Amino acid sequence: MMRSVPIGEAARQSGVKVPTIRYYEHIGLLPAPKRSEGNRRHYETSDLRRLAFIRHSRELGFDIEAIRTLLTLQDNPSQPCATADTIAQARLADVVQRIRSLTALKAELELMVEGCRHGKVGECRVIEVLADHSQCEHARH
Amino acid sequence: MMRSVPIGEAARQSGVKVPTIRYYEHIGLLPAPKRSEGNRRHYETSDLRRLAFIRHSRELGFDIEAIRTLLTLQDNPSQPCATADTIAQARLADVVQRIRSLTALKAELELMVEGCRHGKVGECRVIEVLADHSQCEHARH
DNA sequence: GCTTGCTCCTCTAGTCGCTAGAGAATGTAG
DNA sequence: CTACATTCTCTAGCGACTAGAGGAGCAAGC
Repeated sequence: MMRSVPIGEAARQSGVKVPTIRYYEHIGLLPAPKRSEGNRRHYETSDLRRLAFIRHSRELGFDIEAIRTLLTLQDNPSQPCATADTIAQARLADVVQRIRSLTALKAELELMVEGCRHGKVGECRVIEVLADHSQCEHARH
Repeated sequence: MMRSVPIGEAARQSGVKVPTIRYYEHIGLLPAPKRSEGNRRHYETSDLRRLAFIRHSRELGFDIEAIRTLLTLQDNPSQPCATADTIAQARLADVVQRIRSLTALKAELELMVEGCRHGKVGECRVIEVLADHSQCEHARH
């Protein structure tokens, strides 16, 4: 079993890019790992787990501050998980809201694109709608 | 009829904030308007129309470069509108993709939140799922 | 005239979450 | 021993604003 891996291998295993790993260390999200004689970072399994946690959280759209809190919670398993739940619920509400507004946008854009007769700009529905918001009545944004 | 309005009024009418209007001027998206004796900007109706166009485009999620192109097209009504159509279609494709990925996220987050038994962090489904990506099998992200 | 309070001016720096690049050192394969 | 890859630190840039400092202009009330 390999005890620790250099940053490039950590990047490969976690799917987080090398400069991003260093960035996470810099902002204190990931603890500074031990260094080799030649001053290179070497990551233990626990670091890789933490990195995977961060990556998954980022994929789910949590911001750095939320992840910082979630990591602190993970480090203290005996605490109540209300905070974690609240953070996840807030993120869910945000996602739901975003889907709603993007769905309205989609309808708007479809109308624009369908309405385009592929002629001159002067008669182009795309430009026309952009210039006149009141032409989007059915979807408020 | 009022010939021209100061920046605050332009902001009110367009829904674009004052510093943002100045920013748009700075990056060359909005032409520099005439100034009063006391060096204040005064906007004509044509500027307000352009500002509305920009605002609506931003609401629909077009980036500044796309808007720059769209505005140039609007200024040249005799050109074919293929470019405008392409830009709108690209934006639509992007929106559709985003909705797809957010919908997957939503499912993931719902599972997490529903699974939380509101006990201790050590048994919290939210934290658990974040730590172990393989627990999200049904929705790839 | 004078003061109060609002609007406006320019300029710089900060936000978020990275990403890119310079320039140097270290490690590894042939 | 020589390539070449990987790593190091550090600074600057991205997009689209936003915030704040420090000062000037302007309209209304006294």
